[in-house]
Amino acid sequence: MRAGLTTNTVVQAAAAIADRDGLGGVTMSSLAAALGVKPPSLYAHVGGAGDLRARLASLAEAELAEALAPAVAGRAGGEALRAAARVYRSWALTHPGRNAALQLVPTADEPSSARVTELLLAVMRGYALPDSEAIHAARAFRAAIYGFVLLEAGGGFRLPQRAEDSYERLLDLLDRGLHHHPQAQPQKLISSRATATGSS
Amino acid sequence: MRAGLTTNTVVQAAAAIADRDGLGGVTMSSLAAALGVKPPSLYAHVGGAGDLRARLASLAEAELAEALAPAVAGRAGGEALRAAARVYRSWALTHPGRNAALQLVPTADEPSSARVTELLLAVMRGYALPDSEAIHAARAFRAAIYGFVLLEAGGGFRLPQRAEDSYERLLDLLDRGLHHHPQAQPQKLISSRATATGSS
DNA sequence: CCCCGGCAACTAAGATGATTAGGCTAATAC
DNA sequence: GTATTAGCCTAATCATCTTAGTTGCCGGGG
Repeated sequence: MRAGLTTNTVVQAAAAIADRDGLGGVTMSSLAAALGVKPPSLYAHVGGAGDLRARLASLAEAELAEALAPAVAGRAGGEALRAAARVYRSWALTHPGRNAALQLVPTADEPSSARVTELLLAVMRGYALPDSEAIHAARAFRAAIYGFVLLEAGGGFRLPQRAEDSYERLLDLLDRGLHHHPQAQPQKLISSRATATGSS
Repeated sequence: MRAGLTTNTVVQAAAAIADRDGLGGVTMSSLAAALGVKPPSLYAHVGGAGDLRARLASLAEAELAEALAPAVAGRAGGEALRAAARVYRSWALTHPGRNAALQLVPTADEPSSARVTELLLAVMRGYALPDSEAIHAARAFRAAIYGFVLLEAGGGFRLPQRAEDSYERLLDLLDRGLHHHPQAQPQKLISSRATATGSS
């Protein structure tokens, strides 16, 4: 009985399990069962459990980039920052397993990772910072929304305040802080392209 | 041969392994070996692998609170914020396994978790925000430094810029954003005590 | 001083997961 | 139609977690 699997099919199925049962629920056994196949058959498509996790990380990063791109396109400054941040949170909460997979180390130099970095730098361009400061700012932005979503998804917020409200305050805070950056340049409309080739 | 183990000994040993080999390196086997004991003996002290991880999470949260308290004491505003943030990053980078364990769900209502929340709220007190805003701000602060350290420890920063510099910019950014908060009250020196009883 | 109860550690054994080796057969190439 | 590839299988090995039942050290009461 040919099940017609491919590497992509397998990794997609793993992502679905991760979103449903958590990253820990992804085992070669559970994955094989979900695909109607015995565990050893998976080794024809992925290198093993470790390779599977690395591919899951790559898939997650790629899907995140896909989700972020349209949010950033055509927006600038605080509008771009808020749109990107909201899209990220929404994606992460609807795909908790994929979001958790972002913490895994992808196999090699990940092109999607560079893409995400470029998108975040594009957001920072709206704040007219020097290039070097933009990189620090992009890291800060990524860290803040990443940490927030991890805490929220992990049940770290136990006071009654709604996480959604806190998130909007966080975005306001970041926006204010970036606007008041001491090195903000009044006009930098046509900034040179960022030369990022990896994660920020 | 009595090895003289206690629950604390066992969890401490697990934390040491986590810091050295990563959270994944903590298994009942490796832990037993490190303690000079056979795996089944551990069940006299911890309930099993799951219980061990929960206790590891509690230990990490408690040690984090221990580390933060002196940094916050006697400081206010940006000084308190920077001191707390630097202590956290330093602790996390020297104890990567314990830091990773913060993501695990502790057994029950964790008193240390409330303690950390209180310390973060104490930092926010220096910015003279209304109580409700202080909670949002504390969440933002925690999320930002937590996310940053996770990204840094996970190798998420691949551009040549030094992570340490980025961290200082993040702290500047947060400090500026909090100072310019629209609801900042000019004087609120003796604010009522926060009533947090759980994580922020 | 000696006995004894409890507890800490053991051995033995079963379950689940990862992985390798080797065989069988369905799809494809010519 | 045959040969070849490749997808899937069974069988078997190893590591880990866990439970059950056993042994023996250690401290307190006689």
